[in-house]
Amino acid sequence: MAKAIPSRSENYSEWYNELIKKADLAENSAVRGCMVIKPYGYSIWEKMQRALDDMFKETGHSNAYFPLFIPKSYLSKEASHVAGFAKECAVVTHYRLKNAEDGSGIIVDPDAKLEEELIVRPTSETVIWSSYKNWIQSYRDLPLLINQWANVVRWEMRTRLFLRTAEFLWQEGHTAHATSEEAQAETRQMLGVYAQFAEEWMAMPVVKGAKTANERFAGAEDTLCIEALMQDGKALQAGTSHFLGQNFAKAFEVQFLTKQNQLEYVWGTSWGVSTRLMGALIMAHSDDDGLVLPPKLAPIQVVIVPIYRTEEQLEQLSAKIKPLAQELKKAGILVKYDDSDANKPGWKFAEYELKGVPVRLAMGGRDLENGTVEIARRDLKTKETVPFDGLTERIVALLDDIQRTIYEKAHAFRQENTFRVDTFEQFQEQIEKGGFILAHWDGTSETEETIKEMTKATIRCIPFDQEPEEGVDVYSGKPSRGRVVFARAY
RNA sequence: CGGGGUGUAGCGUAGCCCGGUAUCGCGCCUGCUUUGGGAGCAGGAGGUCGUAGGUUCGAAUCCUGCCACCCCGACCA
Repeated sequence: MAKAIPSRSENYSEWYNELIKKADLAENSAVRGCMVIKPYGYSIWEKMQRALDDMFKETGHSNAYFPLFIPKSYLSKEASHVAGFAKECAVVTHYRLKNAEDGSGIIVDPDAKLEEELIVRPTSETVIWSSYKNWIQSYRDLPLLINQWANVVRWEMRTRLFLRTAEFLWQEGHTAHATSEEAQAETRQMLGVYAQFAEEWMAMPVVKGAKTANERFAGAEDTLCIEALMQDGKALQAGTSHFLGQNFAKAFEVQFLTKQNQLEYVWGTSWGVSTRLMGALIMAHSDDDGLVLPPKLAPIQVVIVPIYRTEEQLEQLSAKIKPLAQELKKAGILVKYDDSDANKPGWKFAEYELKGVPVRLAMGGRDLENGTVEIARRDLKTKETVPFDGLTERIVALLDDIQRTIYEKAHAFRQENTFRVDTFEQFQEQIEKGGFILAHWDGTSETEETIKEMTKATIRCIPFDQEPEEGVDVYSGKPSRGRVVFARAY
């Protein structure tokens, strides 16, 4: 049997692209830099959306929707914000087409030039804060806790399926608060929600921490993030949560009256995760046989494949399998009975492995005679023959076990690939091998920049749960009060 | 935007250096045998060789322009 996809160890990029194609997740569009998410890929994203949305609701947030277009003047109101995004904006300049005089086709009508250009949102802070100005008058209007599910456009030079595309789907939360402390607590809380989602749903361990000033979101006072380690040893920023201070409130004149009748600017946060999480999910768990999905996010959790020669045998099998499928559904399990005659069992086995279906049941004549079924788990690639009776309980427990095992495997991988490094020679040597490097940093942008230029490694974050430790910067030798996470990143 | 590469059937490719009307595999269709790890055999359908021009008796092949895509940098969720 030929390998369906290239090996991870030989060419990680090629493996990643082929896996996405073979698992039917997405493809590059002919539209520049854009991606088509195919139905199977989208069904995974939908499960992510639903879980995240529930978590946002539980923490008191409401969904709303704001315009796709941002007048150019809005974007320029917050100086560092516009500086950060100016180089990657798509701009609408005209509102009409017409037939060319010479019959050569459709052209942009030069008479239909917009007085003020519209920017296709790269993020929605500006357009949302322009609304908040009208929504917030009093301390009674606060906190304002809004989330938006939307698409945004960033004109990237080079794109990569799910990780970086010109247009992407995401969720952006935008909140306003009466005090700095409350806004900072919100920033922390939402980072916690992201970390919980990554670990409990995606089975992907993450490091929580703060970005350095260099890596901070344009317009934020503080940027918190979760960072995950991919199987090729590179880091992936999986989510960010920003404390905006009063920057946007001041830019958009959003003030409120306190209980003491004082006029004050509100404090803001914003936070987001995107379809990039799909890329993270793929790179965190998958192997050379295809996708490995944590049961909680698998659109199909159990697939049942009948093995038969004749129509009569298929009918006999279906008579046992269909009630079983019903029983599994009642237990809340997403089950698919693939009795299609288009492909043979071996083909189906390989296909569902590519798609990451956590559990496969196979039943044939032998099983009918013995009252058994073959049960295979995707994560460990093991299979065993078990009694047909009591299957539902067994599968419920198995799905839990797979969810946990996948997490533990990813966690062990990260432990094995996290290194404490104290000399720059070690640093340079280790960075070539990949992984997270815990090293002392003197806190200056200059050192951070120099290390980046020399090694392509960036400070992924200043981790929260780190014992304070006196030391000296791995490059400059200047004093440091703690280690930060360095890595090469996507 | 720099550097490199590739465009040949639905997909992946050979042929190009050295010009003579396109190779192979997957997939698809038909039939028979198969079905517990991506089936076998036989037959069949499918191609403006990215595009526009040039050289030539003759161009997938040589020359020029254009377009698209991929990889490596800079930029970034």
